[in-house]
Amino acid sequence: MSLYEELSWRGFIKQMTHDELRTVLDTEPLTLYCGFDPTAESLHIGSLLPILGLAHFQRHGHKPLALVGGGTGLIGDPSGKTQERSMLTREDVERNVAGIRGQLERFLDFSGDHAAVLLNNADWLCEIRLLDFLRDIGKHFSINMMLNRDSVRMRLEDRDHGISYTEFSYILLQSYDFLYLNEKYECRLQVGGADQWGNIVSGMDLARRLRGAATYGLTFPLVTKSDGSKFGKSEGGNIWLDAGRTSPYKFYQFWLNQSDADVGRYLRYFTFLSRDEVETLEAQHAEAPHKRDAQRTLAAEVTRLVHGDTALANALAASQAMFGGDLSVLDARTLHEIFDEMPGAEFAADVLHADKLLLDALVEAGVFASKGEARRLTRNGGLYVNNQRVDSEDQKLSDSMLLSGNMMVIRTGKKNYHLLRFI
RNA sequence: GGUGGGAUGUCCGAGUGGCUAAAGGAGACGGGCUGUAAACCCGUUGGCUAACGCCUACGUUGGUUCGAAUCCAACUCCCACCA
Repeated sequence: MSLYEELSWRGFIKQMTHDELRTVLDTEPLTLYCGFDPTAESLHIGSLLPILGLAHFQRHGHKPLALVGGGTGLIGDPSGKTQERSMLTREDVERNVAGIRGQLERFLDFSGDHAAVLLNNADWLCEIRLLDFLRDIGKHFSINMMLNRDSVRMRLEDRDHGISYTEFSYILLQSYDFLYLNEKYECRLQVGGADQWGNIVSGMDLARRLRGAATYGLTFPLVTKSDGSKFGKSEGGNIWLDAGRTSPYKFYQFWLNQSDADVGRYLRYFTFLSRDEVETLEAQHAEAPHKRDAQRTLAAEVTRLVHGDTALANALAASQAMFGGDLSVLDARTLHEIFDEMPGAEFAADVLHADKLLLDALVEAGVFASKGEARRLTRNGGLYVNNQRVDSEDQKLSDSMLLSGNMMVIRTGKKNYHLLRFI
């Protein structure tokens, strides 16, 4: 299957600057680039689509440049933002760049004859002199055109937020990146999220004017959910690629809980499964949706891709234990492994004999914010100790509630766990 | 600079002297159904209390009153129109 066919059936193509790109992709090896904003120390799953996009290109013989915006991150891209962003300090950006580099390394191959290259635009942007830049680059940008860009116009019309000169200038920097990469790496294609169209086109324009370069641009779609809510958020917030921010268990659960209407699309976007495999899964899923084979596969594949086999195995074991029911059959080590990533608290063992109320202990442990909340939830039948519902607010702590001698698994609602240890 | 309007709980929004911890909606959380889904149904949604109740809350600070989110004054911020 050609790269164009591959990207196309997977739904990776939102817009292309040239239709001829369809054939170009399959006839000549290209160097292409995609940028990642260092807005946090970790990428989140919103960046997964462009990352996998780069990986598909590489698998078909193209050379990907993964660019971390250590320079542009100091300015802030106004694209798609409704208000001015608070500026990150240099230290923040450097730390974020380091974190993101490490993550990108997982997905691309840095050896071979079309090895990926990891770049940081701070390396060249920080060297530029203002007057040179204004004369050489700024001269090619028309304010009239820039004012017409959606991202700028939206902000100009909104008198509450406005846009600063700093962010207004952003597009010049990203355009310069493309020019630079075209010159140094013969980069001829820039890809990115749907919101990057304006920046991409603008960079191509600059490369054409200054170097006479013929270049291409391609954007990926915005990942949407069928119910209209925002993709990539769960109860707690963002789903991060960093295991320290979003545990592999939570990560696995996030994918497992995707709706029927979306799962087929996500299998195409976020896994490397072949067309046959995806279509077979979809057929099975249509047949027996309650089995959720499509979701299970999606969750397993993406978790393995991002966190590796071991983490996946643990996430699976934890999922089984937590939704399987009986916790008393598990040994201490398994309990520790599974609940290690859950929030927890420790108590001295003698509180078990001090006639202490369970609810008081849970407030102390941070499971509940107040005793009122604890009572409320208990009344509604939402509190479980070791997966057994607690039906009295007056329940006292006792050692009959312990698992493996010193642990207690607290569950609130359907799937929020805390582990208490008594030592 | 002038004139008018506004600031209420997580958000939106009603309330213009006691019946208001504050209608209604959204969101969130819990329960039920189910497939750890969607839809739907039920419940909860300031703190302490087993409960009576007490405390804290309606932009800020004072005042009037037996009693104020509600009336008055000053201040802060926002919005609209005019210059």
